[in-house]
Amino acid sequence: MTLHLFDSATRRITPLDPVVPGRVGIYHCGLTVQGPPHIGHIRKEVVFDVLRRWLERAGYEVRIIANVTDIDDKILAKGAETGEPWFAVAYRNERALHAAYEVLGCQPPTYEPRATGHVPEMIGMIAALIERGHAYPAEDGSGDVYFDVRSWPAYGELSNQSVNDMQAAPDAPLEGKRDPRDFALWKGHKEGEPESASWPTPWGRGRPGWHLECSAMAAKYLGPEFDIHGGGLDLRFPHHENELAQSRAAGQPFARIWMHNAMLNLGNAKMSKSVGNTLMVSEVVKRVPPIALRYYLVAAHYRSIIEFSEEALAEAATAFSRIEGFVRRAAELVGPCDDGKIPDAFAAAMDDDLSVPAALAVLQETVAEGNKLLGGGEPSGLATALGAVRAMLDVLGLDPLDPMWASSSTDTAVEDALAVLVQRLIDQRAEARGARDFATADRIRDQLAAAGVEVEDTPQGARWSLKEGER
RNA sequence: GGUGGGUUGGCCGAGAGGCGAGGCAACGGACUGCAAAUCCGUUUACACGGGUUCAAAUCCCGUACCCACCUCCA
Repeated sequence: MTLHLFDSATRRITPLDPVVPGRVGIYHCGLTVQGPPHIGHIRKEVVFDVLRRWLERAGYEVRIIANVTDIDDKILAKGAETGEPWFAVAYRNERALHAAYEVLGCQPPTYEPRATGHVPEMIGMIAALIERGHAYPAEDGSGDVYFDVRSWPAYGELSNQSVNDMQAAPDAPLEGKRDPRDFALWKGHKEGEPESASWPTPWGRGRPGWHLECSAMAAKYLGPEFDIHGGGLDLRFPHHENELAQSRAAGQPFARIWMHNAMLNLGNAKMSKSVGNTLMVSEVVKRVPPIALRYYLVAAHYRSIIEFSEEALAEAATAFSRIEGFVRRAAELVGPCDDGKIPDAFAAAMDDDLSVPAALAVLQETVAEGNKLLGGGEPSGLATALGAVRAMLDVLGLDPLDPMWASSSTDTAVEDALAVLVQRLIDQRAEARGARDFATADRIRDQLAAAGVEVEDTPQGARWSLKEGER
């Protein structure tokens, strides 16, 4: 079976049929870097990271382009408000975004083009659209250039809307527009805006409109037609609709499949800066290990809304620790087993529109079987189970043994010293237990627990681990 | 006003006409010196009202509530 995805444009499950066999080109909308990323933003990132890992498992060569839109009204406003240069605001948030990718185990995209670095490509596209009669410089001399929605009969095809039924923008003065739905490809420079935020064009100085950067950069790095275009569901209209219209109007077939992830809600509303109900990635990973946060975000189907709750997050952390516990205990007995085979049922679930919940059921059943073998002491079966579990976890970016999860603050010298000291206490406890001096044995265990070290007895002797959680 | 999506057991979360996904929690049992971990077992479902069908959580009609988009948004 090949991967099938739900295409939001046709609202059908569609088989992936790459433009170039063996290669998949994906564009997904990164971030307009007006603030640091919250966990809703990173959900999108995790979804596309899983897609990428699954495609690479299947042997595809994957090229992922994710934009950084580093100029827009809000970035300029924020700079004006804090007195910082606008580009400093954008860059700071871009770095926070990269830190969030990394802490959640998302592989970086193949390339992350910035809007401000692609003005010539945008100018070329605007010129082509004017030439073809689908765009026009504003008639009020503002230097704006608009896309002419009425000149493109297919407008609305992505979000299944008709221009005539759309609610008119509440206050929007028509400015130089022919139709209120026309959107800015290019915005003329305004009084008071920094000179550094404008570029020369045949239509005067100005800066990019919101949607054009994605059309221009997708074409540059993926070609006029590519396989998958993704992003959050809230981008479907107007952002993706406008991208599609301008690219097609410029003569490019554009994306074959549109893939949109559902939102992450908090308090019955989409997590967003304007509502103020945001949870920053950097904050949440202080409460729960990053890998557990990733598990929480991955575990629901990508097209289902996640209603965020602390309880559900904590539950996800517990559920994941069961999986992680198996992996660690099994690896101690039979070695890493990092070349395992993915069970067919798991693959079938993933091929069916990335049905991670069904795939996780397979994973958890394999863990349960593996746990039975752990007790039974049958190394070859255990190795097979561990290999399968690690292979499945790797697809989801959740393999706890992957070096990417090694804490960056870990100092190996400190760790070695700790291991020696803990082992000494564990040896003393074993001695006490051997002498049936359980009072002493329990006192040692309590002392270790008080220091955050958990001890458990297994047929192979005591093993220890650091308690997770509050850090 | 227009366009979509949703409402499943104590909780999370799949499924989409027959056969009770899976996890968390709870309870009972096994193992253990006691624990922990693990295993075995048990319990509670498909918003409401109609309809179609031999059979509906799943299809149709209606009602209620929730979410998203049509304005910046992952």
